[in-house]
Amino acid sequence: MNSGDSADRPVPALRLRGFDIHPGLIPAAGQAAWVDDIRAVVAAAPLVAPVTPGGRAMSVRMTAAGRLGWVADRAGYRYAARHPGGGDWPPIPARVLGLWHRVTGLQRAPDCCLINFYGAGARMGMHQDKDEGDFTFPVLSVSLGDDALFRMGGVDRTAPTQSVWLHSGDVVVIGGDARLAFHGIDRVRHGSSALLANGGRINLTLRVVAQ
DNA sequence: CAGTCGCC
DNA sequence: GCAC
Repeated sequence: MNSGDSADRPVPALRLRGFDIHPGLIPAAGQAAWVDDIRAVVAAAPLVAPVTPGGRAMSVRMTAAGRLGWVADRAGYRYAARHPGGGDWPPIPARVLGLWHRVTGLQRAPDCCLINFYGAGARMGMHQDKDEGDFTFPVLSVSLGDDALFRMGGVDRTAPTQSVWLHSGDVVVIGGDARLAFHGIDRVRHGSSALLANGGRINLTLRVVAQ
């Protein structure tokens, strides 16, 4: 794991290999604008608690922006061109796309900006991101709001894991050998950040789906 | 009924 | 590890 570049200077050409954390890449003073962007997306495409094929509702609530959104229901996990309630996903906000291009150095735009909202008690079990059609592109993750305990493992479910607290403004790149590694969120310190009036954590994940 | 973005 |  590489420690991040300073928030004050632009990220140099990213080595698209492995797992990189960029602590505080989004300055605190700029985070409210990100929240405004996300609120606009959520107004058009409401958060939903997806139901897994096993029939249980996930504790995280989700929506998406972009050409495709990730959805789950009794039928399975997949990318879909429409919100479960109907209608296209809103476009990915320009400032989000800007971060993607700056951090990844890629020309290719992401197909999906998944928006995960962690309210009190929400968690995300260990899983792999493997519904995309091309694993050569990295996944970019942006944390906003409450602190979260992120756990990263290996490509095998039984591989050893390491945990790290993510804070508002942190950006994580999961690419290369880490692209198919198991990862999850063990817990969130509800109310640890003042960014959202009622607490909670927003996680954006940007992906090329190539589907 | 195997595999799991679930839970205990 | 289980149970959906």
